[in-house]
Amino acid sequence: MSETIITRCEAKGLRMTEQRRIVARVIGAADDHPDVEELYARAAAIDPRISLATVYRTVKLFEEAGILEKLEFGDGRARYEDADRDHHDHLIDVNSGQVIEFIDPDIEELQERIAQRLGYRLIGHRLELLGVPLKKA
Amino acid sequence: MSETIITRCEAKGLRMTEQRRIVARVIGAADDHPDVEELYARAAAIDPRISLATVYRTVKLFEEAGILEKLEFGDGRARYEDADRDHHDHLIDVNSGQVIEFIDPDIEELQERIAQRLGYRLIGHRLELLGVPLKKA
DNA sequence: ATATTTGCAAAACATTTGCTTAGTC
DNA sequence: GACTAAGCAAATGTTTTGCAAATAT
Repeated sequence: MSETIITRCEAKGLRMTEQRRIVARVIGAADDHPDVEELYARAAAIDPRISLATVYRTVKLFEEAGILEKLEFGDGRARYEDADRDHHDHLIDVNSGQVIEFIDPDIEELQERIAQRLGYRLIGHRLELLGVPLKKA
Repeated sequence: MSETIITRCEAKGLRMTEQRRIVARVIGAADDHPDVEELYARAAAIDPRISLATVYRTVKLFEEAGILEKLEFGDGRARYEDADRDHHDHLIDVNSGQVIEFIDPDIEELQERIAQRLGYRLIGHRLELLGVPLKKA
């Protein structure tokens, strides 16, 4: 549970460079959904010896290792979050790009049921929000 | 129900050029989920007097008019479908990009409920499928 | 020591845009 | 005939890549 991203990288035998450690730390510390450019900004603030290309390479590597999950919200920029967090879903304001997380027990059941009916395995879930400003009605 | 895309464009007062008519026809005839480049290919096969830029401008125009719905499957290419079709959801193979459509009455109820709980209005819905080849288990 | 990773700049990709010409109402 | 749309090519924004220099094991 309190296994850090870095720990899991090492467990998978990934060669851990200073840059990768920083990217791992930044993502682990984030409680929002920064895109890659933003990850780069936060990483460069810690240590300027890092390039945008490396951040891209690193998140892709971590994703392929199953350590991060790639989120595509349809705004043209990918976001990444720790794949090991408790399961949750995302609600997105398709205009502002704002994201809120939520959990609903019925979604889990629904996923199971639909997957079974169609004969597929489901991962991930996304609900889109139109137009309305992101504050409770 | 059998109102064509072209009819709805005219009803909205859109200036209908030959290019727009062709794009409308191509989308109306598609029973898959072609991306914009593919729409362009199909349109150009009917009449080569059309450019990719125009297809982009046209689908954006139609979307803003509420005639088409933009689908973003996270593969970096947008797809468009007739917004007036019966409601349905999409199941995507996140590796191959293959899309299948399905309907589940409980999703409708779930959307309502979650939206109400969170105080938002929901539109659209997406379930992602991992890795598994797209044939029934 | 040697294989991998980095940084940089250039390439690649989907999409948008400026401007001139052509077409619609 | 006035105003909007199309075509082309160049610009844009995000992500990827080639290659020489740096770094990890």
